Amino acid sequence: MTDPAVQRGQLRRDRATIEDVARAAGVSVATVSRALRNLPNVADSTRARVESAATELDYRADPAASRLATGRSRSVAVVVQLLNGWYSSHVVAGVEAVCAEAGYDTIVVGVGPGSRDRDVFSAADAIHRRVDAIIFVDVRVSSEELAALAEQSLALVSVGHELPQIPSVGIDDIEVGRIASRHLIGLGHRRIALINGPDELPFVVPHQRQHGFEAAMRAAGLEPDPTLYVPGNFTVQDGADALKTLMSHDDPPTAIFALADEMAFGVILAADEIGVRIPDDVSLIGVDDHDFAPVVGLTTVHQDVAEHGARAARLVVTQLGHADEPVDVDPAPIRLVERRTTAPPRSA
Amino acid sequence: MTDPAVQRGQLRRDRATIEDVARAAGVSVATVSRALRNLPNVADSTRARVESAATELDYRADPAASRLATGRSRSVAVVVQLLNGWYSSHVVAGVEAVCAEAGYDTIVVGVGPGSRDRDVFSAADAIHRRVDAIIFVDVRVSSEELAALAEQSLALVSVGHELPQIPSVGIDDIEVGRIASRHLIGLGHRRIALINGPDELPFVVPHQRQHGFEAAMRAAGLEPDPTLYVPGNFTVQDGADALKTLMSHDDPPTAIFALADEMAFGVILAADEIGVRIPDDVSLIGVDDHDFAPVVGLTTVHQDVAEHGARAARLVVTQLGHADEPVDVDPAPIRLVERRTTAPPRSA
DNA sequence: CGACCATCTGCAACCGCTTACATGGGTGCG
DNA sequence: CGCACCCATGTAAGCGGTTGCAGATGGTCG
Repeated sequence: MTDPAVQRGQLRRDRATIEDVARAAGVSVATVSRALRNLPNVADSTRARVESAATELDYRADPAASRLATGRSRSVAVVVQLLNGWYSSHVVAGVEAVCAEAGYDTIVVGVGPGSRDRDVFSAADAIHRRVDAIIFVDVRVSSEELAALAEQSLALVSVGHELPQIPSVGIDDIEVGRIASRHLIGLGHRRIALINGPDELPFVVPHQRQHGFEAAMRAAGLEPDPTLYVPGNFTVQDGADALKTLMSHDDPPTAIFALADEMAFGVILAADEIGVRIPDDVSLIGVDDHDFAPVVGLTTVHQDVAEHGARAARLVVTQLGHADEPVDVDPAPIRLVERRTTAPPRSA
Repeated sequence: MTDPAVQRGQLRRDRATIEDVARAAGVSVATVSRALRNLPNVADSTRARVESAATELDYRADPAASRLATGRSRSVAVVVQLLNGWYSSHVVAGVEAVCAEAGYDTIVVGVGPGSRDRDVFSAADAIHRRVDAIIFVDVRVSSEELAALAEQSLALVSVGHELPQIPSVGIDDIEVGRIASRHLIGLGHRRIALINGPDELPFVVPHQRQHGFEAAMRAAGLEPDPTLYVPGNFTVQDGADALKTLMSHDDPPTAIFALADEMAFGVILAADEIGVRIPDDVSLIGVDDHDFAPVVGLTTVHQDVAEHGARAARLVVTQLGHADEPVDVDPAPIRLVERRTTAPPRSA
């Protein structure tokens, strides 16, 4: 296309090197290095001279060189299951914003189903020496894998659920379950259904929400009815199926707690289809405050997912010593958002 | 937390270096380097010996060192407006999959509204020397900026729309407009509304789709009615508003072509709200085949967005010389997906 | 006024890999 | 049998920074 010599990088645009700056400022490269990184023991006048020379030459340290010399790459990896899922993509956005601010690169790596069959471990392997930190979002990692990574002196953080030995950011999922349930109970509902997580695998997030649900029920003197629990996989379709199952129950619920908005959307769609009216016939609450939730008027428990990512990023940035403010490690805030899908039961 | 010495990296796990491998294999580091990168002029027996030594020691070349020595970083940047948008996140997923396969890191950088006020240029600046290629997704970049980047001998690709001087991947948006319109026309519709792109800025994608729409209309001997054009910003809310506007038209349309599924979703929701039945009262077609489209039964023009990302990635990987298969640069395939929101007009 | 010290700066040795060039042992051919 | 080549390998000079250590400078204190 263009000049082939340029293309193969031989004539790579002669970016100014630290030596050019040193020459221009009349000092040694060591001094330039110190001055530009604001290390102590550099005379103000010298620093000024160096800085102006650097500006003049539009100098920027070559990251590869610094990485090699310092052993720090100033970049963090975000390991994600579904790069294009609602949750993941919001987390990534949050991470990226903070990292960019702090001068870190954000490199994304997909694992597990959906992204070839790359498992976490081979991904971690690929990450070798490439990043200073890894943020796992909604990904299961074994203790051994974590230990192996920790040995490489990487900062590790988990987003979405806890992982052994490493800090994690997320919400209090038990509380999520409680809040949603209390809202329904407060409206007068007694028979409340749960559109749950997958049956098979013991994922912690759905499990905790269920736990919160049951706690709230019992606290109100109600006994949760397991025949009103329908498993789901967090997809819209699962929600739709779940509603049909539930409405054919002998003693159908008057309210449904879907563990995620996406499943709640499925409920709304199926309801329209089979002639069930929300909230008249049945109330519905979800979790997430998905972008579409306000659109369909879904009552839900809000969580700021991008903020999760941001916190995770702050956590690693701090841990890497480039900031010393303490980072909020409390569970991220959640709150009930009442919209149009919940109301008192008809009989009430 | 753990051993503080380990933490500050002083005791960094003694990863094997190329020298260790050389010693173990009884050859020089140069030979190791050649052998491991499958360069010619290495005896098979030697290569085998080196490889087994490398495996034995679990050796992996330090990327920083190679980057410094070769000037190639084996990573590509994806510059995106909204990291968490449906379109963008799918593109990123596609890019990541291909890059990972090819041994490239995918680093994401957000620009423009939503991601601080980082503009493309400062982003490009941050990218300095960090990547071998940049993939712009749905981002406007001036010729000057592109030129400046090209000078750094970066491979450049645009996804979503064309950018001056550089290859781009996307769909034939004129054809998109034609396909959607012809479907509606074929069903017998004569008054077709358009939920368009923003009024102000001359974005090329919506403009082309509109163009295709008008071409199809005229080809069928119909004259498009500009009073049936409603601007939108590709959000659900815009779609909802648009429907209300359209239904209060003196002579309302019998079909609506929404330039994006998200706006079509808004139409569906508003329809429910104001008692308009789809497709009985009005047919509706969108573009994208968004994840939710099948759920709501939306007829739409399908495009495989992740595939866009994948193609873009293949393009740069090829251009960087790590693959020589020619890459498909034709517009990506699109196809009509008929579902439940289109039908012949009532009067027909 | 000399010893001592705190600062500022330069020197040079890395960091771990790539690669141009040199070297030496075959091999083919005249 | 000798010479020219080719192929496999080694040597060492980078790539562009960082940093421990030493030297220089000027100021302070007894």
